Amino acid sequence: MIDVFAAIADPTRRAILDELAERDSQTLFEICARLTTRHGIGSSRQAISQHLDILAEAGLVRSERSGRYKFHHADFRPLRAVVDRWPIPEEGP
Amino acid sequence: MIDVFAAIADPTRRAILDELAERDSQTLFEICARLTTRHGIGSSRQAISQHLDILAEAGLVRSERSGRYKFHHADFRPLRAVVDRWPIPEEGP
DNA sequence: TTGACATGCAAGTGGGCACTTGCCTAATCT
DNA sequence: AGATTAGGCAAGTGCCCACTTGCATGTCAA
Repeated sequence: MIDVFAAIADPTRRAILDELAERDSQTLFEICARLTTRHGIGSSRQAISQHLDILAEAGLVRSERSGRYKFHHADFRPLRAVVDRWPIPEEGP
Repeated sequence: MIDVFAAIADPTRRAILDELAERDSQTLFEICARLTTRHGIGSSRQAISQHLDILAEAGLVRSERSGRYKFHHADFRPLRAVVDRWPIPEEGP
């Protein structure tokens, strides 16, 4: 099982989460395309696939196969491990 | 400037933040000792010092010199970058 | 059934990061 | 002053991780 903290340490993986937060349930190819056009990330399909595996191991992404497509969803609940660990001050001056 | 996400990716650095959250304003030697005895971390003084540098670059730790001592404080405000980035669900089933 | 499409698997490579090693500076104590 | 204590600097090492490369599997349309 992979660490949630380690999972969000990589900029590309954060961009994947950004993308899935904005538009849930995308395929690998969609994610690749939108990462390229909207986030300026030119990683290969295999690289993104490996990032999705890591995010899945951390519980941040879940996937379901449908025919030859595989749709990926983001699940941000594991991030509570980050929020609940330290006393983060409220917004203020 | 170092990434907040990368700063909290390392288990030893998270333990340092844990320790400073429990007892603020410690010196390097105190941190080393308490990491060893209470967190089971046997890293050297130099290693901890380098970790403190990284935490400082991320804005998570600030330090003030006083004579031959240097006291370190934790500042968890940069963690809002993590909290505010994605919609983290509330506690619940 | 053949070709195109979406994805999976696995070995190999390069660079960065955590850690060590060794020596040095500065402040306090006797 | 000399010894001790707290910390700093910098080069070197080993390992992990992101990424690539090449091929294999499975699905759908014509």
